[in-house]
Amino acid sequence: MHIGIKDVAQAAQVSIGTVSKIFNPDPSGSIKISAETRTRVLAAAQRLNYTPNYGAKLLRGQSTKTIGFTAALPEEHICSWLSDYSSRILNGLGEEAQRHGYQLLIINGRDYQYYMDINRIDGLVMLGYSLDNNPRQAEMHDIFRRFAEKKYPYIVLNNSYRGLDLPQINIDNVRGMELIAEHIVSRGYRRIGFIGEITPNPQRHHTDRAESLKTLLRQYGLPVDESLFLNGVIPGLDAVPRSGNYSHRDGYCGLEFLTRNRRPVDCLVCGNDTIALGVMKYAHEHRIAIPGELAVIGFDDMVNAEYFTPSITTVRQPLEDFGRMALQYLLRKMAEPDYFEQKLITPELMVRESA
Amino acid sequence: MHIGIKDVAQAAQVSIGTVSKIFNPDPSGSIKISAETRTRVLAAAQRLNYTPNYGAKLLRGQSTKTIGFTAALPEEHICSWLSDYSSRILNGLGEEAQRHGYQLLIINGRDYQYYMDINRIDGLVMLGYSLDNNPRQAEMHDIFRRFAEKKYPYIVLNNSYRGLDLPQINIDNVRGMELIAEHIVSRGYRRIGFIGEITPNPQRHHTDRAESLKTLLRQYGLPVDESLFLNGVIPGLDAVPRSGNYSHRDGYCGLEFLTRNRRPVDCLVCGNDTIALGVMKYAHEHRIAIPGELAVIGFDDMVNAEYFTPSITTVRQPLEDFGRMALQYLLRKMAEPDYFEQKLITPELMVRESA
DNA sequence: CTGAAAGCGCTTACAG
DNA sequence: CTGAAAGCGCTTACAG
Repeated sequence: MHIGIKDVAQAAQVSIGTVSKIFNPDPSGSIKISAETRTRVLAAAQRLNYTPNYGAKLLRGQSTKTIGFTAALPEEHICSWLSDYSSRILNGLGEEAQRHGYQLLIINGRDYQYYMDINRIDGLVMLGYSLDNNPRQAEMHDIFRRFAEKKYPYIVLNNSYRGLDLPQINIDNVRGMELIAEHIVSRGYRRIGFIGEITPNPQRHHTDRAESLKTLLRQYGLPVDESLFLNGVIPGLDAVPRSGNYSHRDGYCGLEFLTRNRRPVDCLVCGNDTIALGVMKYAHEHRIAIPGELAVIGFDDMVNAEYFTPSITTVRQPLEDFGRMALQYLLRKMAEPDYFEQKLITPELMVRESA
Repeated sequence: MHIGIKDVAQAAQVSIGTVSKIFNPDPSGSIKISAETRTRVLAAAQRLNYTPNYGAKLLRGQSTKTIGFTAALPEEHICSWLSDYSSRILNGLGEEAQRHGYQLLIINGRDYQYYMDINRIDGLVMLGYSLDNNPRQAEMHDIFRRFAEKKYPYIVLNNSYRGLDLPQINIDNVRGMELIAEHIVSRGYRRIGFIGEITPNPQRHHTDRAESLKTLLRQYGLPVDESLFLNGVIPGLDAVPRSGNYSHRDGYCGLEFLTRNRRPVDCLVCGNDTIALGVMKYAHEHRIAIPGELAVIGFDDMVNAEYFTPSITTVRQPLEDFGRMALQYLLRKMAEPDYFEQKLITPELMVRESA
């Protein structure tokens, strides 16, 4: 049914080995095929519309030309949830992959754990949630240990696992917070708050950002009121469940909490732009003027950040570049199995209307 | 190097055929394996960490358990560009795929044309741009003709190709425009405009929506001023290049054009929400109050549509459902090669602040 | 420069 | 209930 190498060989009156050699020019150039044979075979292949069978190539141990992508969510999620954040990464990754003849497999569930074992993917990009304090942490450690042993090409984006040295690309959160702190100083805000994730197990980067911000504010001689930093468990404030648009709700509930408890704030720094959106929603509903009464600063520079009203002042992550660099890392790792790298990416402050 | 079926067979002291039978329980149930053998083999497989080789399975003609997804952009684009629009579809598609043991391959470039031929994917979801008036139209027709001949499982989302009857799922644009027209009547807007794509080759759905709207307004006895309908080539207005955030620019340039040419409008219906965002940007910059001076209506209900200021009144497309239905169609088509379906999905009006 | 043949890791009639 | 063997479509030493 499928036109195979045999059909081409027969049509061109050569052996299947010859057809194979023509379709797989060896890099060393030691295998030679006469020009006539080559054109005859190529013509036959063209006429028969021959395309090599993917499975057979894989079985022979060839590259799948496929890169896996997974969000590696904690256990209660089974899907790779794509947001505009992951889209930006995927667009960069996809563009670079295309340039090198690779395609992207979006892996849902936990199958990513063994797809390199069975040759289904050549490499893996992991975008994951922090597993600090998470029951699955031990399991993740085992996975990473195995990946390292087998020298698999994989890379972790914007994440880190306590106690493990992983190949990764991360945004420089400290530098991001420096940019924010400088902006705060230049605008003269005094009472600074932070809203990350209002849940017992916030993602690592929110915690990192909150801590950096405190340190920097102190360095700049600004007062730090811990009661204005909402991340993790907050006494008197119910945890926001991690389902649906929870980031928006973190922001909304966070500002509501500060307002109701009469804790005045000049400027709210948010763990990401979606949280900022929730803050702005509450402010809009309660006629709190931004930035007049309250300045809001986000993180990420999400799609459309400049189209909100007010447009969001935020720290831009070059996520498309993350995708491109991830692919380049994987390619290099495939060529040099002992290669290892951890990159820290410098972010940029996008000053807009909200602060 | 790779633990194969042979290793398991040896460890469990059985033949490889037996191992295979245990791992591939036949649906008819006619092949029986004793309980002891089964547990012994399973234990051995577990101990050795056996996972069947993907390539070998494929070679045996088995399903790849992979669904392709492509944006099938016109020739100047080579990548599947993922936006929040495609993310919504992919999330529904991915969730349903996961439930049925499938993964998603994001196909960049034109390789989607032959991936079903080589068994790299079992089915294909195509999200594409209208190719009316496009040089590649003939080529696309050939592709679809071949797909139909081979009874391949594929489906086209929110698109149509003139002169071809394709398996597809489309939003009911006429119904969407009816909802909008009814809303316009109830709010009493009189001077109605439309902004789609300001380019010689606008996508089909913008044209469809513009035409439906005109027809409906006339039915409702409202005046229709053609000079307020901006879609396609507009005399006196330069085409907006199709690169980057062009939709935003269509909206921005569109309202700018109407304003400068003193063509007053009550209500602007936009071909999608991103265009509405561009309109709102211009209005914000020029202190045109929305909805006070100008009502704005979008289409799609994009991610965060309710978080813009004002929140966007729009027609919601259940894109996650499009993804789920697409997968269900493909599954059915795989089981029944002669199955064919075209679905029209009923949209919903989301009344918010902008109109 | 070209061909014959082994073998990649599986599944599946077929035989027992 | 279990096994021996053919074969899926390729690539790759090896021989000529």
